[in-house]
Amino acid sequence: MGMERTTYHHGNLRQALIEAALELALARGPEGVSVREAARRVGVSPGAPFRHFPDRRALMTAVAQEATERLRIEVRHAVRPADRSALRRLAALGRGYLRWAERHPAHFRIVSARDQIDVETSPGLLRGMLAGRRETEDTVRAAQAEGDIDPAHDTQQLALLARACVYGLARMRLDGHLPQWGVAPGDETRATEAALALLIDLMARAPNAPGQASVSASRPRATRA
Amino acid sequence: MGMERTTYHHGNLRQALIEAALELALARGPEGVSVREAARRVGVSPGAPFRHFPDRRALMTAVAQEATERLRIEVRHAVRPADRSALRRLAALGRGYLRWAERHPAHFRIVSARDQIDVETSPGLLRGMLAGRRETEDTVRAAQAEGDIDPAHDTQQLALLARACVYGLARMRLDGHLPQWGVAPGDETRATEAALALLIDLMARAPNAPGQASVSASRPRATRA
DNA sequence: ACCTGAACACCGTTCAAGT
DNA sequence: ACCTGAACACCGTTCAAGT
Repeated sequence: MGMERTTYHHGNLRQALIEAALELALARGPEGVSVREAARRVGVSPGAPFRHFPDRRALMTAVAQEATERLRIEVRHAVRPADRSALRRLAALGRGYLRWAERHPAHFRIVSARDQIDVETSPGLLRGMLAGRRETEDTVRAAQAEGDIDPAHDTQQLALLARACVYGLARMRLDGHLPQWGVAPGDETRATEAALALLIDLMARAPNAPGQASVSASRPRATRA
Repeated sequence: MGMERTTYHHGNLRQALIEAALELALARGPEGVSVREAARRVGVSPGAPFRHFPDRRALMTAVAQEATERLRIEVRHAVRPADRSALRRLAALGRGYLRWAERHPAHFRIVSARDQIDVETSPGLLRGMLAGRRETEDTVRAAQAEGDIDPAHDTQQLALLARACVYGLARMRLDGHLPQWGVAPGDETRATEAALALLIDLMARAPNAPGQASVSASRPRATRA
């Protein structure tokens, strides 16, 4: 009887709604989330959520922010073991992203569902996304400094290219494009990671100024699959 | 009085509905399309569309097929002027795709809206997508044969990588990710095409077996932006 | 054969009224 | 301050009945 959760209904509806929505997104995809159903699951009337979120988009945006935070944590874990060279960290960064998208498709989808969320209105979301970019760019720059990537290339452009590849691979997998690109069922993880390794490999080859013997020594064996 | 369009209502509802839905998608995005509204615009009762499409997804899939056909036409146009070398054709292919996505965001979104369409049930859609893959792979293979891309790399993997980059760039632009990646407003076209050019440039560098002097001669000046 | 129009079970959102 | 519950204007989908 001594339950302390119930100011009026049960403390903070806001967080409960975010969690309910996240569960719904997990079960039926982002567009399967309905405010009414989230309210129902949390035991509250259909109008109640609108006291905490101006509209459905705001709820979805809050869910996306939570998902982004979990992404950052998971990707950071993937990178740690491979910090011998910046180029390898870059590869690990990409693999971490791919694996997160694979393991949490609902989170990935909601984070990239431009039509369901409002990135601009969420400082937390923006911060998380900028952190991802900063980490990528810093790693690319370090790899250039270490001589593994041609310093003549623009760092920002390399980072954008890397992200586009990884994001594209993750989306192609999720959007079911891979079968049409010759990837056998069950082979998606290997194929997408091989494509990423190929990109890293291409980035590592042929610096503009020849004579950097250290490059091939630290070049990862990327296309071993 | 002598109008010949009206077997019962006006000939073929099916095509009229597809066009109405396409217009709706253009105006309010794929998920802004409602079967009822399409029926209304075409002057027919809410239940009528279900005589031609089993459900909303089927209508959206038909719209996606129409959009894919237009994509193929537009991309083919982009390629023709640049057929001097296979590597340049590959770049043109990518640019054509990017430009199509830029000019017809609604078409691009509906074609890649896995949650709104059913690719497997549409032979026409599947055919269009496979044609896109075949063209990419053939061009990569030709570039390898011409010595512009290292023949040691797997053709399918190169093609997948190229598509992932281009698809990823197009989606990042549409999903509003570019501002967070250091791309100034108005600079999206230049930035995405530069990233694509960078990829082509990376692909063109450093064949495994050295001593192919012809390579640098036919290598496009990719990163001139 | 093809369409109507009413019906059903849902939505998001608003707003008076309650506590 | 926060929630209820009825209301409004929408959905997708079904199905008898019409032509």
